[in-house]
Amino acid sequence: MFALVDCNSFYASCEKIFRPDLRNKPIVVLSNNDGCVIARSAEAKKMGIKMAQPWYQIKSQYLSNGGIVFSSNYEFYADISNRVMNTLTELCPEIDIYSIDEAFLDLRSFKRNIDLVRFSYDCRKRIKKWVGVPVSIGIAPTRTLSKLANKVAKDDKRFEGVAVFERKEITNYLLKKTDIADVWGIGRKLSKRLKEIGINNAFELSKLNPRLAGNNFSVVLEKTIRELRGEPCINLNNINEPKKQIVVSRSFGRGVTSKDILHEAVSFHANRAAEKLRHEKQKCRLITIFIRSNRFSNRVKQIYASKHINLIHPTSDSRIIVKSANQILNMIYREGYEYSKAGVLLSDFVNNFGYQMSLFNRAKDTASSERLMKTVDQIKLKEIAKIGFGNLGFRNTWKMKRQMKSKRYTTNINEIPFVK
DNA sequence: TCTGGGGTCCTAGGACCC
DNA sequence: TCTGGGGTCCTAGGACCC
Repeated sequence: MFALVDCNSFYASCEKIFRPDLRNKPIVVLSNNDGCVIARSAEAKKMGIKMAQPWYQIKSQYLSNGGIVFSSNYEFYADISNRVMNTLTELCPEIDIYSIDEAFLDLRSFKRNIDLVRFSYDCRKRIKKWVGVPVSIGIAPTRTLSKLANKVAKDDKRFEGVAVFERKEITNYLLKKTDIADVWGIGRKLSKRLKEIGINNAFELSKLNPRLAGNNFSVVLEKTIRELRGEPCINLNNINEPKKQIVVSRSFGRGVTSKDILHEAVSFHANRAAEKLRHEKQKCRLITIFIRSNRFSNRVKQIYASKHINLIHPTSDSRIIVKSANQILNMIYREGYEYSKAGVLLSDFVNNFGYQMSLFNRAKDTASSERLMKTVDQIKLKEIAKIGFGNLGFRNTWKMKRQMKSKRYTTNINEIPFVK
């Protein structure tokens, strides 16, 4: 059996932890740039606020109805997430952290006669008490089914946050009530194609021949079908697997036409990407840059430009990464367009230890680069000074809006909560 | 005026090899 | 006029996820 533990309205629940005055208030949390809604408390959902809805469309009505809004505060959410995951790890060491707010527990090593419902309620209670966020738990023979069980636990009040799919009849009954678009792994395209051939709910999907479906669609669908039938075949097991790519990208606060400002943004993202890369203890061989116009706008001429370069030898040196990023920008920039987003993507990683050096790469240079980068990272970490490479600029015209951010209650000593 | 950001995995097709 | 067959590796792009 597998359990999926998922925090309810995670970001919104985080915002409530240190604000008891918000207990029963509608709360939404916005994406970067205060662009659209990415989390809603139960009260906000009741008001009809939709996921990913653009903020400007609902702002005035939502606020006049007493709604509360926050810009996203990832430093805070990441810290709360760690606390949730640490608590879970104590309860079940076989854990796959799947995203910031959910984790799979592999219960196959548990004793056979353990009361899973009881275990789940204990889990829930402990996380609520120790960390302060509510979670829902779904348990089933496969990960895909545990996802569905979790959804039932969340949506159907009778389950009180815990659903265990054990009996076949109950599972089938619920599968029949589940639209295929709600099945993990079935997205927009697949659900459209499946509905065209008359497959509408999860039960019908589970009755398809897995191998045939695999040949006609993809192995992903084949695995999903097998999982719906109770045969575990999706393995995560990526607990300590290193990342394969690092992306840093942002939309600008407003449209940008100036090449200079694009250079600032690209330098800024490249700096950040290099930091993340060093934090992962990896080096990259491939740097990709992209710039694009606002794809929602029919006012501006559309453009998407991207290009990558291979490095002669792997690096995590900010100077090289920033310089290469700006070289690419020079190659892809075209005048006469209004850009709304830029991004830096690092990939093709090698481990810091034991990789092939190029013929012309001198060990001495590598050592001095690593010392310099280490120093830079320390200066930043200890907030001794602001430091970075390339033309980072002072204008900040492209930086994002984030006007309603809460405090870093748990990670900054100057912002800890006060009790008066 | 204002529509997120960061990931993974799979596949088709090209390049290349014998 | 007639121009093989089978394999690997790599990459860009699509689909999906939260």
